[in-house]
Amino acid sequence: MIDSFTPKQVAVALQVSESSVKRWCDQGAIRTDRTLGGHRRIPLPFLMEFLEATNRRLVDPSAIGLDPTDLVFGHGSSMRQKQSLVTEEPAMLTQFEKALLAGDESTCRKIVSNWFAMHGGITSLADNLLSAAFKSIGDRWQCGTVEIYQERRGCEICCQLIHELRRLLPEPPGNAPLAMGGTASGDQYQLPNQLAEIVFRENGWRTISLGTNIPFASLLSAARKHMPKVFWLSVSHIENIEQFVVDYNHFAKNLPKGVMLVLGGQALNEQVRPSLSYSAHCDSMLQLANLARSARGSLQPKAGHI
Amino acid sequence: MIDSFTPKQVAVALQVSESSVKRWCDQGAIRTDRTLGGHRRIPLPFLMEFLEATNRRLVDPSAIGLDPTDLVFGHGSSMRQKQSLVTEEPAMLTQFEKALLAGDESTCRKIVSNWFAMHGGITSLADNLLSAAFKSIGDRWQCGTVEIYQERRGCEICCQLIHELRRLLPEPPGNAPLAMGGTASGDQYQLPNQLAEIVFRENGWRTISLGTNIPFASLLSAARKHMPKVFWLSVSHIENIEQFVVDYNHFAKNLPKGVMLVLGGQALNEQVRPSLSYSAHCDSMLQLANLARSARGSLQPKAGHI
DNA sequence: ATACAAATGAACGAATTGAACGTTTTGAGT
DNA sequence: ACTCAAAACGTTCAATTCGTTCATTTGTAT
Repeated sequence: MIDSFTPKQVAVALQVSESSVKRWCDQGAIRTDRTLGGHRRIPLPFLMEFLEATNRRLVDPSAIGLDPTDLVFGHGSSMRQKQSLVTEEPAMLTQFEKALLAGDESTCRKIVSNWFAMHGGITSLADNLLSAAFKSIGDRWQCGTVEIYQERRGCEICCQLIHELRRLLPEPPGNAPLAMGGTASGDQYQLPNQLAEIVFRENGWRTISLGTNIPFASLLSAARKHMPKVFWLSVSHIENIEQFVVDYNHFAKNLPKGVMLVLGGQALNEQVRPSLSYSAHCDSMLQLANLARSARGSLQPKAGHI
Repeated sequence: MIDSFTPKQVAVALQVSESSVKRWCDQGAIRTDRTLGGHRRIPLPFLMEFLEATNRRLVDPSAIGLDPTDLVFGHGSSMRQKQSLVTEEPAMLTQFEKALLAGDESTCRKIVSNWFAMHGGITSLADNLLSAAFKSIGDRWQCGTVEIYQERRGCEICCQLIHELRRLLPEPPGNAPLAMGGTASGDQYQLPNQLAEIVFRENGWRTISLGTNIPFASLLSAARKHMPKVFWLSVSHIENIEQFVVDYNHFAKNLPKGVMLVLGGQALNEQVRPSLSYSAHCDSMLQLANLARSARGSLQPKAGHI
């Protein structure tokens, strides 16, 4: 996959004029590299940064090599006809779920990068594609029409893809606010935790993901050591509710002042939540993204000077 | 390791045309040596000089055998400090362990890509860097000088890096032999399983990683469905030995004929192994790589026609 | 509606880039 | 040492991009 693009390519992908792209580059709205001869080159991470900052979408992802073609029919023979790209969300979701269950990594990759490009961000990807797909797969599993290994293999694929996306995001600057988080003992679900991390990253935070299945004592220790501005806790599974509530509240109470505690996850239903004390709760990655944006702004009094 | 490159190699690594590289050489932008016959040779130091001067990075480091250190500078971060990386193995291991414990992802990335470049493969990386580091960290954890979250955060970082490496490997052709594997119920250790997968990939296999913590029944179901040539089982932790032995042997017995069962992992000590029936056991990724090579050759009777 | 400011998109000569091509050098095998 | 295919040489040339200017569209306050 190509790593950087010319203004013209970007212009086609965004469906704006080349002049505008060049101007945006020169204004600094799009960070830009230059060739030795002075030609502009726009690396993908910078483009993503711009998309996110301006809430834009790639109208034509194929212009920059994100190829949505033949998602329907796999690596076929010499198929001439480009099957009309499936770009409606429900159809993509169905295809994605199918590819996940089949273990078809490359198709999953295409759909994910396509979705990512079209919506310009990870938040929508997480809420509307990944979560939706696994929710549906989970339902099917309970019906017995899906094997455990299929669900798990799908997680593996998503884990890989998320790590690829994460690598595409620009490195956060050293003075960015710090978010830290993970899952507690007994919770092995990686995906939601990974997603939480890159949502923060996408919104300009430095992040430390502590991983899954970590005792509250060690979570606390990490928080005290690094003093993050936000601590996220992803809760997808609770083994022993009473124990969890006790341990959690002890953790929350001993968290240093100034650390904002954010909760999220399926397992936090109406029964559990009232027993917990926290700064914020998120039902979706969209909420988390909004929180990340506002917390970043409000808690950073150091107003930039340009 | 080679220390100077042709314009073509550099062109691929930078993802520009060969013409441009040649022109830059002639303009003096890249200092260049010449062979007696007049061919350009670009020593690594000169290339690095150029990258520094123009704030570039290698888009495809593998084109020049993956590259050492600070070429991997993120996008535009104006970090100038060159922290000279050591190149002797023991020192690198120490640095890596330190970086892992500190949660310093970018330093870990540098060391990993450096090691990968120097040894030209994942096998040595897995056995001599990653395994060694986590073994040492494990020891320190038992001594109480390392926190759980540090170890877990290190795993997260390695997981990310392995996925990045995996993405660098070429897609296996559709007719490549298939290897499949995972870990059984109760075993949550991802790293060894991931490493097993990319060792197969590196040696030209198609792979399906089923993930961790999967019941034997589902493993069996997956094997029957896809009929891999090799099934690997990574065993880093066993909760109940007797139960494991029973379930495992039932699994091994019912595995389709022609599927080679390969075992590996810390938890398979002298006590457990005699009770298990298997095709092969590997103490290291090197052994697994050798097995992958020989099994690939022997089981593919389709002799090339050249 | 009108006027004015700001942003967008088109046009143009000058400059850069990347592909093509015939010739020469390199490196591996005999 | 000799042979030969693969790769690199230097050069040319079409296509693309640069920076600039100017007409047009969009947004907003009078």
